[in-house]
Amino acid sequence: MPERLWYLKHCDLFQQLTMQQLTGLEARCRSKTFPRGSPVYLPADYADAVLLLAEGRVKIGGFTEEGKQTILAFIEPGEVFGELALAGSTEREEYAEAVEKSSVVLMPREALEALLAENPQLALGVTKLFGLRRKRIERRLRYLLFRSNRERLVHLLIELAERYGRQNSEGVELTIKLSHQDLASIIGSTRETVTVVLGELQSEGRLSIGRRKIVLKDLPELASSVNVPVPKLAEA
Amino acid sequence: MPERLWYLKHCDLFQQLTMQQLTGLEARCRSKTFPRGSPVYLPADYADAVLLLAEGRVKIGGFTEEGKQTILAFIEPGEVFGELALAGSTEREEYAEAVEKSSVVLMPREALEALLAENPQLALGVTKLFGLRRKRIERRLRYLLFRSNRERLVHLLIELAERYGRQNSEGVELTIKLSHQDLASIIGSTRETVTVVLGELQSEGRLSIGRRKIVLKDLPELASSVNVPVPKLAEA
DNA sequence: AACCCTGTGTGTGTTGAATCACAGAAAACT
DNA sequence: AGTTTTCTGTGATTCAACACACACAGGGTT
Repeated sequence: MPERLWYLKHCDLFQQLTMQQLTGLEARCRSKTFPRGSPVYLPADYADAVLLLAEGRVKIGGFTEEGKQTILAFIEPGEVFGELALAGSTEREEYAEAVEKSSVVLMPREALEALLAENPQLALGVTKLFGLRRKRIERRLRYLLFRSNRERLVHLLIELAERYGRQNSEGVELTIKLSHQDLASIIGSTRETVTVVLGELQSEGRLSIGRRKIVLKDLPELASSVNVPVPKLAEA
Repeated sequence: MPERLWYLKHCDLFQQLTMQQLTGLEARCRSKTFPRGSPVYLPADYADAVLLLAEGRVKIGGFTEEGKQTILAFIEPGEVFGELALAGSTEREEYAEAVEKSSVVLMPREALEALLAENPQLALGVTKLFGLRRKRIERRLRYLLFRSNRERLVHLLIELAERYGRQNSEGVELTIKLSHQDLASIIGSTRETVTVVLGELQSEGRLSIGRRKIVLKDLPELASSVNVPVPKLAEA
C-alpha cells in the first residue's frame, strides 16, 4: 500500500531516513481506521506501537472515576502519538480517541527501536519531540495551578490561537471546533462556567463567539492581560 | 578535578560512555556550588547547559505574578536537570533553586549534543529520561484536574512514598522533609488547607504527623482509597 | 537566657466555582 | 420533512477552599 509510505515520508520525524529505511519501516507497519468517537487505545492497553495520524483528529486524555474527562492534547494529521511506548512503558496510561473519522499508521515498537539504534539523527528527533511535548505540558501545569477559571480559559484560548488561529478581518479565528465541554475538559472546569466566562469575555468585547466558533478580537491585548508573550500564528 | 569525573561516571545517563568520552566531557564541564535557598537558574536565563546535581537538593518550579510558588519536581544527587536545553530551548522556562547547599556540574549543551550525535545509546537514554519525566508530569496533571484538595494531597503522599518512603515499625515514613507550604505548592493549594487535611487524615488514623515528618500508617489502604496501585518503595 | 524565625494549628468571614435543573437552538439523523 | 441528539444559555443553591488573622511551638542563634 503505497499511501502508507507517503504518510511516513511526510512525517517530520522521518525526514532524515533513507528511502531504504523508510520502505523497511513501512513493511512492518499496519494501517487502521477509526470511526468518529471510537477509542484508538485505552489505559492499560499493551503499548507495542507508536502511532502516526494520517487523517482525522485524535484527542489524548484520561478519565476520573466519576467519569469526568481531562484532555491533555489534540493530535493533527502528520503528528505522532503514543510515543511513550519508546520510553520504556509497556502499558498505555492515557486514553486516545478519534474525534473525527481517522486513519492511523501503527509502527511496531521494535521496528522503531531498531531504527533508533542505528540512526542518531532519528534519535535526536525523537528526543526533541519528547522535549517539546514535555515543555508544553509543564507550561500547562504551571498555569493551571493557582489560577482562576477565567485566567485558565484565556490562557488556553491564546495557546489555541498559536496553533489554530487564523487572522481575518474581525480578529483571530480559531479554526478548530471545540465545544464548551471540550474547553472545560482541558482547563479542568465545568461546561457551565466556561459558557459563563466566554459570555463575559464577549460582553467585554474581547472576543465573539458563535456555535463552536471563537474569534479573538484583540489577541495582543488578551495576551498582555494574562502576562504572556503574544504568540505567532501557525496558520496564514 | 577528579571528583567531577566521578560524578559524571556515576550518573545513570552516562553508563554507556567510554572512559575517553567521559574524560572528554569532563574537560568541558564546570562545577559550581549554591548555598541553601539560592537560585540555580531563573526563567528567561540563557539555557546553554544541562546540569547534574552532585550533592544537595534542588527544586524545579515557577511563580505566579502574585508570588505563589508551584513546585514541579525535586532533584536528588545523581540526577540531571535543566535537560530541556537539549530539546531546542534556548531559554529556561522554569525556576531552579537549591533547597540545601548544593553542588552541580554544568555540562555545556554543545558538548552534549556532540556526544549525542555520535552515540545512539546515549540518545536513547536521554529519550527515556524525557519520557519518564513526561509521564510523571502527565500523571500529575491528570490527577490534579477535577480532584479535591484532599485527593490531591493523598495522591501526592503516595507518590512521595514511592520515592522517599522507608518502611519502619509504624508504617511508611517519608524521608524527605517538606513543610506544609511545600506540599501546598506541589498540589496547587494553600498552606492552611494542607494543615487541615493532614489533621483530618491523622485523626482518621491514616497517618501520623510530626514536624516536617509524615508517617503513612497504612499505605495499601491509602492507595486503594484513591484508586491507585500500591507503590513499591525505592528505599529499604 | 532571651531572641529570632520558620513552621504549625485553628477559627471566621467571603467567594469562586461546582451542582442541579431547565429551556431554547442548532446540528445530525432517518 | 420531522425527530433525536448534541450543544448552549441562565438562573438558584450549595459548598469547598481561600484569605486573613492570630497564637503557639520548636529549632536555631547569639
